[in-house]
Amino acid sequence: MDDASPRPAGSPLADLSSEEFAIWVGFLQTHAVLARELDADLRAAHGLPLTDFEILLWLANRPCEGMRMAALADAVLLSPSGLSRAVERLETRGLVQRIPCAEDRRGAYAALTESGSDLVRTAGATHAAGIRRRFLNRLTPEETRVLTAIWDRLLADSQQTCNGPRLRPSGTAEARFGAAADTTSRTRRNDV
Amino acid sequence: MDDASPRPAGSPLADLSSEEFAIWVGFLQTHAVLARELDADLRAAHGLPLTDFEILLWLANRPCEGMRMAALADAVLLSPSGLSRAVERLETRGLVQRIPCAEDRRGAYAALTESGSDLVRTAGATHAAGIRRRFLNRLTPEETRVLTAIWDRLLADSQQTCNGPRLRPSGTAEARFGAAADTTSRTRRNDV
DNA sequence: TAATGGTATTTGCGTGTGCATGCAATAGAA
DNA sequence: TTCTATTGCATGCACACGCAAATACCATTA
Repeated sequence: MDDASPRPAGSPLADLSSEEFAIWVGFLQTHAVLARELDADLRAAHGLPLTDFEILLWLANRPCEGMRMAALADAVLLSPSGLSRAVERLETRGLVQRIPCAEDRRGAYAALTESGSDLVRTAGATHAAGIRRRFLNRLTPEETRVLTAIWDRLLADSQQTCNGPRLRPSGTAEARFGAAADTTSRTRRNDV
Repeated sequence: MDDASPRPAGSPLADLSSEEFAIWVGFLQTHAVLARELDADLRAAHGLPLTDFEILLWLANRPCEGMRMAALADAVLLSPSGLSRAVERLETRGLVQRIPCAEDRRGAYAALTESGSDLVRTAGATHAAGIRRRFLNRLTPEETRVLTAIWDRLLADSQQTCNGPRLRPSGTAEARFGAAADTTSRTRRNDV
């Protein structure tokens, strides 16, 4: 180590105690590390970035009908334009197909193709193993309970308590995943 | 809700139990939500993106001498090129100055200017308040203990256990922050 | 000293993303 | 019906980022 003390008095974040600060930084760094590693895993094994995999993963839950573009954008926390291009990428790779929406001819569904279905299955094994190895296996049962409670609480009322944009529908993480197909609420945005 | 069950049997991540899956998704979504919200806070209040603020924050710990570019890149998890341009941005805004390194004339220090120091102080108050309000205040003491333990464990041995790239130096989050000034190890990368 | 190899940083280029905008389609009111 | 407002998605543009190559500078060896 060197002479630099971690957060000298007078640090811009001096409002936070050392422990508080450590929790926040740890959260950020843990996420950064895990996301990078898992992304690298998927790219190496299947040439598939994590973001693209997550799109396929959501679609895999609705094999037949697919998902509306806006709902999918909400699901993967991407802007509509970002999703539009992502689906375009996946479409040129033959993993996803756009299906025009009969009920509303402005709209479109994104659905897995056969090969997309295959890829998400094999890549899913890689990904699940990575999540286990790098994250889940290192948690005690007690810790998993605590984490579940924290995520649910923070995500559930992120909109009421924080006057901010309503980012995700409420509910447990389990319920949130897979529940966005019909709630086509355009409420997520990076708005300032 | 609709007909779509969250993760039907046969889901690509069926290797993971529902609870396991929920923990992982909750982690991702919580991070995404908080990062977006805090970024929006900083942009709205000070026109400063979160990434840029983090650079200033690290520099604020070494007010006089500044930090070497490579060390700073390691600290904020940016590639050398990414950091080079980020510092360039901040330099044109007058928040940071590059100081050529006397001992090694290839190198350069980045250091806060007067106005950069002012901005990081006021922005730090905003940021600390946001972290408190959106995150820390919603954790019980028990939960903060658990989180600290988890982050330390995962970050400490992310390199040994996971044969992956060594992403950050070991130690507590507190120690990690502020300790990277001299360890100019170029070890972080998005490598495939 | 000259040659060689390594290191710190910057720059060229490709890619992914968001915002603003445009187009087509729907919904509702007159 | 027709006019207006809104919605779903795609596209132009700008920007941030990473990788690879270039540049400038050590450091070691002969």
